[in-house]
Amino acid sequence: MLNPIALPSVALPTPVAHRPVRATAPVRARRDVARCSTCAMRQLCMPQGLCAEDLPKLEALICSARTVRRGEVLFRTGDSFDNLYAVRSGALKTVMSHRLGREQVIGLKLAGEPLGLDGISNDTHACSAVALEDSSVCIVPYPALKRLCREIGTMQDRLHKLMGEQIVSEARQMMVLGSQSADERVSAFLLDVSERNTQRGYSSNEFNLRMTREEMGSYLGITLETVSRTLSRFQKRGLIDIQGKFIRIVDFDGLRQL
Amino acid sequence: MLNPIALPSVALPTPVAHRPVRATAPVRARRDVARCSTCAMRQLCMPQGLCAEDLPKLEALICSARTVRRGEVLFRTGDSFDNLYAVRSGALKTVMSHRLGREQVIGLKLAGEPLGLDGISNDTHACSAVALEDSSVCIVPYPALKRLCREIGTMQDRLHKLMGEQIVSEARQMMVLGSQSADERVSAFLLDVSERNTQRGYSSNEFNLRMTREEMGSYLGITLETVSRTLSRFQKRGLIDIQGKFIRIVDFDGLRQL
DNA sequence: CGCTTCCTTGAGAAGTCTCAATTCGAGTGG
DNA sequence: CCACTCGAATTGAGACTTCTCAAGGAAGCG
Repeated sequence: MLNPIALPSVALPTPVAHRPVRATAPVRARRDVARCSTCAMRQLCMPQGLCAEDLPKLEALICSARTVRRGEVLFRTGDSFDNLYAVRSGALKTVMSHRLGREQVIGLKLAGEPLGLDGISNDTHACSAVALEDSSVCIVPYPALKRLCREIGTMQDRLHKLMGEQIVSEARQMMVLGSQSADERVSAFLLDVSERNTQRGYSSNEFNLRMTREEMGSYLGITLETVSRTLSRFQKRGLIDIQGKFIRIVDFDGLRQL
Repeated sequence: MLNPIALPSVALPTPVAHRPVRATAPVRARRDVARCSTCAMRQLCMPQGLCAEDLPKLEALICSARTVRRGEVLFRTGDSFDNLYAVRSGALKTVMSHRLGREQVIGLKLAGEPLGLDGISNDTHACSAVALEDSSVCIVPYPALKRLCREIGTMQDRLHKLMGEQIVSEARQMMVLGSQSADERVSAFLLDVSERNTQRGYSSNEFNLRMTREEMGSYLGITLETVSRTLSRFQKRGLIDIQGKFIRIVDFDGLRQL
């Protein structure tokens, strides 16, 4: 209930432990952070300067958390935009659909990451968000957040940076989609997830990709067969170790040099 | 000097005339708006509710405009982020480079559109911005803008919406790059530029694409040859009329139905 | 334990890229 | 004013990556 806007901030060096969600959950962080028992993500979420006096205001704002079961939709394209969300545990995908049927995965949101920013421009969500596994999200009412941002400068900065990060990460993904080969796309994706895991204090080299091959393919602009073939090839070359959705990265440099 | 953050807002119905920049400049708007002589984009830039009492504060904020000559760089990847910009006339591209040499066009910014939001996340620009023709931009110091956003709610809304729009438009481009054929990409691009022209009060069916075939290709994730072939094919089918960079859309529905 | 969904792998088809040769056009200097 | 030059655009032909279609196998779930 406590965590506000989540931020997988590069500026925050402290990894945060997180309750494994399932048998196949990511391995624990190198350090276990006991002080964050009620809200494992506090470290990640809080603007540094805010904790002392302004924390209560922020906590008052987060009125609730919500559980989203695997396959369940948190919000749908066209829904009115009322809240931002912070993924508290689990993982969701955001998807956009073109014309009837044609759907593309736009983003993968892991624990600690913000969700729903696509609704701000229009007061209407441009994407849908679907849980890839049983997840929980914090609900942050946007009007109240706006008010808070006008009171507290660090909160304003935080929100701006969250939006800015989404802009940059989408731009990077545009680069992947616009100019890279299948090998490079898959490799970039694995390294990206690995990096985000590191930031959240999980293992950087082993993780459970919650997406199906089809979802990965959609996100990467290739077909599921190409994803599968590429992963197999990576394994043969000794770059990774795959077991269905569970991935271990064996040779980081090899992946980077594709 | 007067225009603040520019917004090509759908909510603003009034087209705005703009001084043609060159011989090949876009045709004039259907209506000529005389009252905006000093700042042709005032209509586009102003949050509706703001004009009355808060306008002076906003004007004080925009300390200067800058001219950027064709080919000149406004900011570069890695530059420290101090200002947002609003394209006042002309057009710029934003580009990101991968590894040495490999560069991709991330966005096309037309008059009335904001620029530089990619710097917010990092205090460092993630993209470079290069003028496609002689252009001028308004400079909006970001720290001052932040302050203003905390004072004035409509200004805050405006900035949020600008960022939200960029997030959504990048997501749409990801969809184009991720799942569409060359024909669809080119068609989507032409229709997008046409739509943005309409919003700014220019002709929707005739315009000068300032980009080279190579830049278009980079933006669309295809090669310059494919762009050229596709445009030629469109012309043969009577969908468009091309004369180098000058484009006239003949059959909107035909393009949409690709 | 059976069903459904997901994944893997193969083979041929298709779209786009690469390389190359011309042509076009704008800007420059004689 | 015209010829020249250099970058940009067009077009062709062959190569290559990825897609499509198809079949079989693995795995998760009730």
